[in-house]
Amino acid sequence: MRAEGTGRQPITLKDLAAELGIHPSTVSRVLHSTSEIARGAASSATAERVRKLARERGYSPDPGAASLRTRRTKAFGVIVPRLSDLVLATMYEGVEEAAAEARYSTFVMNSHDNPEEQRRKAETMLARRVDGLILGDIHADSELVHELSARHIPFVLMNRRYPGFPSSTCDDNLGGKLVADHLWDTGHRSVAVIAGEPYASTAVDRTAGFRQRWRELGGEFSDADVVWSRFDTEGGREAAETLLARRGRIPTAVFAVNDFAAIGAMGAIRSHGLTVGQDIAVVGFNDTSLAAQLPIPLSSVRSPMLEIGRRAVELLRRVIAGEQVEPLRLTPELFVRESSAATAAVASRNALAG
Amino acid sequence: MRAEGTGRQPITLKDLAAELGIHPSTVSRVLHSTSEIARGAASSATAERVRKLARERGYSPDPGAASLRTRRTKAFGVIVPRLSDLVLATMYEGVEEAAAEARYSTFVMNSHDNPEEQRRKAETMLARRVDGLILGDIHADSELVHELSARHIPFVLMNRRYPGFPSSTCDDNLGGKLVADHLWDTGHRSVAVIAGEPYASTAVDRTAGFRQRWRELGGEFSDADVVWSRFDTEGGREAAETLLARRGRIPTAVFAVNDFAAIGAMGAIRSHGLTVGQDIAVVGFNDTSLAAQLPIPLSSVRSPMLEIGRRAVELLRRVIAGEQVEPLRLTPELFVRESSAATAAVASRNALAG
DNA sequence: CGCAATTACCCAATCGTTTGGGTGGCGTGG
DNA sequence: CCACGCCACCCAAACGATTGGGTAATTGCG
Repeated sequence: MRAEGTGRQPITLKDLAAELGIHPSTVSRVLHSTSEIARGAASSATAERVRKLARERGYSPDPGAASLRTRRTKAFGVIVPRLSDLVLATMYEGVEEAAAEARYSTFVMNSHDNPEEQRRKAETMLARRVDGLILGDIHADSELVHELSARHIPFVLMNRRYPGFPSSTCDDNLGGKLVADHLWDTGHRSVAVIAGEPYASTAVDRTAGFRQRWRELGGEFSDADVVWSRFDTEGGREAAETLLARRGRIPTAVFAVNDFAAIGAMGAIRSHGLTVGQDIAVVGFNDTSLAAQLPIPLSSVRSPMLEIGRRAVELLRRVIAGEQVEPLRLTPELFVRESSAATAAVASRNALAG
Repeated sequence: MRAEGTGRQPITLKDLAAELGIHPSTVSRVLHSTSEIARGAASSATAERVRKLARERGYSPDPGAASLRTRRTKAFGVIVPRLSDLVLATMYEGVEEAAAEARYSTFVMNSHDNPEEQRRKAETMLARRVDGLILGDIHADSELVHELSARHIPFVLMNRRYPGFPSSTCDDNLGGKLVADHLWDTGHRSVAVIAGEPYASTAVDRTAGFRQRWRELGGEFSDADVVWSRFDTEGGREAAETLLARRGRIPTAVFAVNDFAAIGAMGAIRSHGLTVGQDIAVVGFNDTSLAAQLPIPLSSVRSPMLEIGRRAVELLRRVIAGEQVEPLRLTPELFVRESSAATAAVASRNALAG
């Protein structure tokens, strides 16, 4: 494949040109162009010789040199709250795939959902002269989007949306509705939402969708039935503790807007001597690979995480091309499992017994 | 902070020089050098003027241009099996942190533990002219390490080790021993290991450490007590099913070399009507943030994942500097929780009753 | 056979930085 | 008063690829 062998330094265009006795620019045109520009640059015989030698020598162009000239780096910057969040990591896999297919490289950095760090990382990537940014950590009150926009820097949002800017997200509102339908259909009438961080559109939209549909169905749902929390397991546990401490009005079902929060909630429920799926139904969101495999399999709304990442790349490419692009919301799907399969009739009876 | 304001194109050295009426090279020396070389390049008054203007204009050097000249990109390539593996994602966070502190950028790619893809991604990063590679996905029979070595490409291994090459890992062997001690002390005499993928040194070392200590303690342990598996939840479940299907010799304790495999095993155990921690003890590895928060909190060996990532960067920098570096093994620590806290006396009684 | 068009190239400038090697002018010691 | 040595700069050549603009030589057409 690569036959450099002894080569210390990478091969350059000039090396190839010298060996073939032709001018570097000719080599460049042959190698660089999509057979359109190549025609006219060299005879097909020469073109073949060039390509052959390039292959033999394992030539690969120096991207730094090329981007110096072309003013494009063929690289994107990606910023996420943290890659150790399975959801974002999976989206990033989609980003990487799609970017690679389009011959783009990606830098990724963690902002820890901290606006200042977010801005710092963005500047770092811009200092690297990336051609565009994919932001997976935008807050509802973000100033950064406006700044970047004012500076004409191409970017798209991923996972979380911000009105007026291009984004690739799940239809979180719909996701919340799916859960409301499901819990209503299984007979629940007293429910609560573990809502995640209020600065994330994912959390807000999922909660809003749920609330909206629940009320459409005739259910009661007040602000007191929403507990904001962190997105991780511990956050879910704490939120569930809050719910379980409510005198007299312990819900028969809990919707956590994130699988990890749901797992934490399951832990809290068990600590109180109650059984998930029997005494209290739990539904999560994202359907991460864990959900189906848990000791008590978790019902969850599957969001197309990989696809969200892939589409973010596509959108960004279109933004860079100067197109006007609309926000994209991909359709989620609910998977019902043991954690919420029983009907509420059973659930409430057991809750009384417990 | 950045005061470009209207600036369309980034500011260049030449821009600054023109505005100050001095030569670009002088600007470069002032900005670039660590006050050592700066001395002699310009008067301290000029130096101050330069720095001030650079700050005002929000100058940031073009890394492509700089690396074209210096032959260094100040970038590392990182290859991991998949970032959606929490363990590798966390290590990567450490890498990012440490790299940023040393003013390095990082590219990260997923190889899906596929040797061909691994090689492809490595070539992609080398085409990007990274200064070095951090490989988190090396197999026990890797040819890539030898190739890279022969090509004099600076690299270090992370998470998994390979004898004879620099690596930053957990002392997995010791981790296995800790688990053996713990299970032996709590009275278990019939144990099994869910061992992970045989091509990963992590899996092999943890299993070997366990086996070795178990036998030192006088325990019985044969090859039949080891089940190789994938590292994910589903793999753990399948492996546990295998163990639970063994006629007559169901173990009283299971050591899964990975938390996710452990979670899968917990699921399988529950499916068989047994209770984790009562009927069968389970211990995981890595102590991911999930472990302590699970409905039945999981005992786990904590590996310093963040630190492993940070140290990988440090090692790589030393390799690049031409130092001879030794493999590094960081010390793990066992955290005992409900999943394995009960003594085996209770466990085996219950198992009989069940 | 003459002229134009085409083919198959070459030339040189350019992108932004870095860096080895000058070079005037001033201060100082002998 | 002269020589020497700083000081504080400037100059120019890289690094590797791209690209607008040539230009000889060949071919085509009438």
